[in-house]
Order: sequence, then C-alpha cells, then structure tokens
Amino acid sequence: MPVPELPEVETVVHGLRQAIVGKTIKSVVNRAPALSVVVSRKLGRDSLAKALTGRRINSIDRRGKNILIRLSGEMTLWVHLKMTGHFNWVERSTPVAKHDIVVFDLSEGRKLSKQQLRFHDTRRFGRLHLFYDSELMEQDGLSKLGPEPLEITVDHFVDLCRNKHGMIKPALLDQTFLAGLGNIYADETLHLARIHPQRIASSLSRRKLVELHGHIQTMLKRAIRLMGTTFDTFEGVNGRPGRFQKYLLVYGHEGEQCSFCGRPIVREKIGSRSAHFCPRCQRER
DNA sequence: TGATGTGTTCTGCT
DNA sequence: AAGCAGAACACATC
Repeated sequence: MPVPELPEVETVVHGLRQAIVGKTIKSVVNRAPALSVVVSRKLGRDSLAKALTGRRINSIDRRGKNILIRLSGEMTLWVHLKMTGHFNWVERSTPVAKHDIVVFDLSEGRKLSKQQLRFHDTRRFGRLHLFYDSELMEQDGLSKLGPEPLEITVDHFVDLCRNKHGMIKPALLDQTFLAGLGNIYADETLHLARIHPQRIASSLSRRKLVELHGHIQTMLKRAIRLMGTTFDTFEGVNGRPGRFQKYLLVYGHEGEQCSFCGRPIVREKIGSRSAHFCPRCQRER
C-alpha cells in the first residue's frame, strides 16, 4: 500500500466529505495510545472523546497532506495520515479491527448513522490533533508548510527553486518548501522533466523548472482524477491505491526499461531516501 | 527470533 | 542560516 501523498489525501478528503459533512459526532471511542492523539491544552483534562462529542462536522479541507475537519464551536480536528493511516466508513456491525485506533459514531438529526467512521493505522505514525481554530495556525506542522503544488504559479515556483541551494529531490520532499509531494510523485515528475534528482535546484534552467512545474500539476491532477473513480464507494474513504498505480514509470520499477530510452531504471539513496530514475535521460549535469 | 524496510519529521552536526 | 545525515516512530515481513 502506497504512503498517502497529496492526491491520496485529496481522495480521502472527498470520501470524508460525502460520508460525514453535516453529521454530528454522537460518541467516540479512542483506543489509541496517547502519542497518536494531541489535544489542545485549553481543553484541560478533557479527553478527545469528550471534547468531540456533540460537535457538528461543518466542512473538510486539505492543506498539503493534512486533513482539516472543521467542527462546530470553532474547533478543528487536524489529521495527518503519515504512512499507514486511513479512514474507513463501514457498517456498524463490522468487527472492529486490531488497528482501528479511533471509532466515531455519527448521527444525522436524531438518527444514528448505520455506518461508523474508523481511523485505522497499523504503524501508528498517524496523528489526530484537536485544537481551537484560534490555535491552529500556531502549530508548526501547519504554519511552516510551503505553497500548495496545485496553486503555485510558474513564476513563484521558478523563484523558489532559484533560491534553493540544495538538491532538487530533497527540496521537493521538503514540506516547508512545497506542501504535498512524497517520494512517488517526486520521482515521477523529475523523470518526466528529465531532471537528475541530485541536481542543485538553483542550477536548473528556467526552461527545465517550467517543465517540472507543469509535470507536477498535470500529474497531481491526473492522479486525483484516477483515485476519484472510487469516491462514490465506501472504500473511497481509505487511502488504498487508486488506478494511478499503473501509470507509474519509475517508482517501484527498478531494473525495468525506461519508457523514453529503454535503459534500466536505477534506484539509489539520495538525501537518505530511495530515488528511482533513468541515469541516461536524467543527467547529473 | 532478529534484522530489515517503509516515509515523514525531528534532532543535531557541520 | 542552511543543508544534510541519521534517528525515531511501530509494525509487517522475511
């Protein structure tokens, strides 16, 4: 299962919107160890469950890979899925799984929903945070995020890169530089733009950076569209692979032929992360 | 059983 | 300050 990046998080947000916006939180069972959940200090000793109960889900936003569930009473449930977190919207009778960490019962009017929302996370890296809206933007994980890849203009992107004196690939993964790319889309877009992952960002020509910006935007949009094919099913609420998987050209294709030149794709550690690229099409200089 | 892989973010070093 | 390496996270898999 791939780690969720921007398109996967966007897919989860779409699924959640369909399932839970407008509903009220009836009860919450928190089966998580303390580290998975962070609650505002202003709530004192109130547990996550107590603080959430009775709140209405007004809307849901995405910022980078973060999910922002806007609640009544000017509070926001801020979720980061990290590696293995996902939501499931399942019949209440479905047995609670070992790694279902938080279980939400919702209601519409007086009617209890037939389904439950469950936050599932095998590796428990995912985080749920509950804050008042007034405190939210003081949180490092949100305030330090870079621009949205789908919103940034070409000129702004070129400008950012021209001022970045490190390697392009680690820069793309740096959420304070650009918010939302992960290893898969970084490798794929660099390949399409034929840029070596180790190239110093500021050394790239404007032409190359314009190309990269274009590939980032078209690839993310396409990925969102393909994940979107499952939006209308309950499965769509989780972060499982959508149809985009089969369009990957380099990620997970080590040793296979480059789609441009036929030479083998290599995998190397760059910036302490695995990078997949074609050494012929993506030249170091 | 114990080592390894997994992505992100944090820590600490240069 | 900025860039980078390595650690920590927690589990599954081999």
